[in-house]
Amino acid sequence: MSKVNIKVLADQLQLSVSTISKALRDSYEISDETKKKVLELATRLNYVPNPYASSLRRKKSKTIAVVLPEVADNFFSLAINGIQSVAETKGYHVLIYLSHEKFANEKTILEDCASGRVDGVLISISSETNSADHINRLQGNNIPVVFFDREQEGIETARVTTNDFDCGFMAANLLLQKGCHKPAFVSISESLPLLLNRMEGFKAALNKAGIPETDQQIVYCTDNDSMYKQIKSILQSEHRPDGLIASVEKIVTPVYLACHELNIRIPHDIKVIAFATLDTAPILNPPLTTITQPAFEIGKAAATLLFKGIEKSSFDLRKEKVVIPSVLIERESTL
Amino acid sequence: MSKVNIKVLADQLQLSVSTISKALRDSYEISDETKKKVLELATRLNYVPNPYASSLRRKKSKTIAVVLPEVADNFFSLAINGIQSVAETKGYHVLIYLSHEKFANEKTILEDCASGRVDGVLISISSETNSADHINRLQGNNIPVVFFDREQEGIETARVTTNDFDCGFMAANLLLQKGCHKPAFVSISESLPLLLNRMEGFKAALNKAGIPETDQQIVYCTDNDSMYKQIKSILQSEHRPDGLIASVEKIVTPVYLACHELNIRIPHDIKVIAFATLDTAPILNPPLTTITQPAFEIGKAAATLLFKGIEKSSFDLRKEKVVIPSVLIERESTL
DNA sequence: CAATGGCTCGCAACCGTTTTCGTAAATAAA
DNA sequence: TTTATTTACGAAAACGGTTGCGAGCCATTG
Repeated sequence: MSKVNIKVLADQLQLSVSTISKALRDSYEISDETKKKVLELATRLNYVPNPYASSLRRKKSKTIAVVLPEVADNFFSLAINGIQSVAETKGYHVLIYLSHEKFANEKTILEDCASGRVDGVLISISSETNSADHINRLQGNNIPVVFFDREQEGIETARVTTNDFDCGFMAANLLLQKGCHKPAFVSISESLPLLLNRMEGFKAALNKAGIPETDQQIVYCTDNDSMYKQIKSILQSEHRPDGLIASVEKIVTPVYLACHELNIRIPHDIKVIAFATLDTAPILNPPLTTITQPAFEIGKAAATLLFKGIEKSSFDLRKEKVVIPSVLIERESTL
Repeated sequence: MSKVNIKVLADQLQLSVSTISKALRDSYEISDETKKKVLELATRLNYVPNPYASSLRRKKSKTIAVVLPEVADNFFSLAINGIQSVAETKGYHVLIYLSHEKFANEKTILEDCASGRVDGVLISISSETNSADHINRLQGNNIPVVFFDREQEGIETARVTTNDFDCGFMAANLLLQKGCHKPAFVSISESLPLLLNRMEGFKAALNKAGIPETDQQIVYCTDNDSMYKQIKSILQSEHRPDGLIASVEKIVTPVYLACHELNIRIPHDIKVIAFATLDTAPILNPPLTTITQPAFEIGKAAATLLFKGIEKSSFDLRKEKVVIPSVLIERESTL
């Protein structure tokens, strides 16, 4: 902890503490001459103001929280970059919390956020979350909340997402168009709106094409560890799908590995398309058709919105909804 | 900001502020009966202590900073997970800063860290950094610093790295063993110790094998945007390498793409090995031989060390040095 | 010359918690 | 009963900045 504080400066310059403070904040009450002297001494002594004292008095922390389910996914890495890029320009600090997909963790984290530690919260909810109380409480404490990527229904606040339904639709359509008759949708949660939206899009496309419900396979791989095994068993089942949509990035590797092991050829025997931001997609074997989320942009937009809510309390976040479309990039896995 | 503070509790219970504070901290001075009443009211009113007031008074923030060059890389995602996992158990908060590989940014960030905002700093230095003053200043302020992954010479503090020299050596050896005569090492910085170590290992192996300096190609792709073009020109040069070591993960995709475009077959025409934590490595075309850094473990070890330094000032961080070995996984790209 | 007003600066309260120290009451020891 | 000792709590001073207000000083104006 730095031992040079405002009082030290004041003593050395024979000025009062308040004068120093005002000089440092460039107040009009202080003469240019004094300001210069203060600044000079401050930099010479390496003075750095104590953020906690300041936050306590001003009731602003200049800090935001980012609550994520995990950062293993490429998507969140990029989103963090986007968030950070705007936080930087605003002079804000960024606290990162991980819920590990657990509702209980998420709740604890948000309780802490209600303490005044942060001025706002960006959150992508855990797959377990189905309540909204913990989030409403934040709002009750006048702490703006913005959802990004994964949203939660039943809460009135800003959200930044991508066009998940449309992309689910597009993905399914592509498979159909390429000749698939029994496409499968592989999901990891039965409750996450994000996945439900993608799935609804998938089903809508199949319905439109007149494919009976019985041939509309929705498969859940809820467990991270046994994902490979689960996928293998899907691929070995008697009604093996001839097309597959990986609803999230981490499904891709197990799928490719399982196909390889089972001698199922992509795209000949099964066509694959994935929701992913993998930059290795073009060099996979075969190159993977992806629906790429604009992760960086989503993070950036969410942060921008949050700061609007923080900076002007008149700004009503509750009605804000930004949708940034993903892009479908066709590659050989759906040839 | 929560409006219910200690004073509110005190008024409601007809007790003094200090009694409440002590009760909440479970002090022996307070009777069990009173404690229970206080606790009950606190939870009923959703009281959350103001962290800034507490930090100000106690002179510790229960927060650490993690300073990274960028999070686009998979390595840092995993490292953050490792760090977070131990911070969580210790009840610490994690601030993330990005230097974007710029020394100036890094300096600014560390100056801020000297304010008492954090109790310790984990840092992976930017590729531009070649000075140590800004880090020494932190130490001067009694803020423990631990390097991870990327270290900086000339500073006495703890560091957690992987065995970069050995891995460079191993990588080169593997290429030689597989029949390469003109292996190239692709780097992104001429100053980062991490990359220098890997390169030195590379050179050592080649020297040992009696390969003349002229056939020891070290190539630098310093610019992120033109990487693809640079790599292509390497592959088109007259002394085209027959083996290639990607010193960092982000080199992989451009290399594969360039080879594909130029009809250079991996591993037939050129063997490729990469320092990477990509989990898509086994499904690339061809599957990529990697040297995988134990990113999670490095983050975890670094954080553990940092907390040792934070919690007991008697613990001397300066001599600590942890090396967690990477693992070489052979795949078809070096067949 | 007195009054007015603009410039600078200092005083002191305040932000919410922690912690030292003092003290009254209750209990134990003498 | 008197004297220690413990128990349970309160008063007040920190922690380091911020900020409203008052005050002294000089210059301008009527």
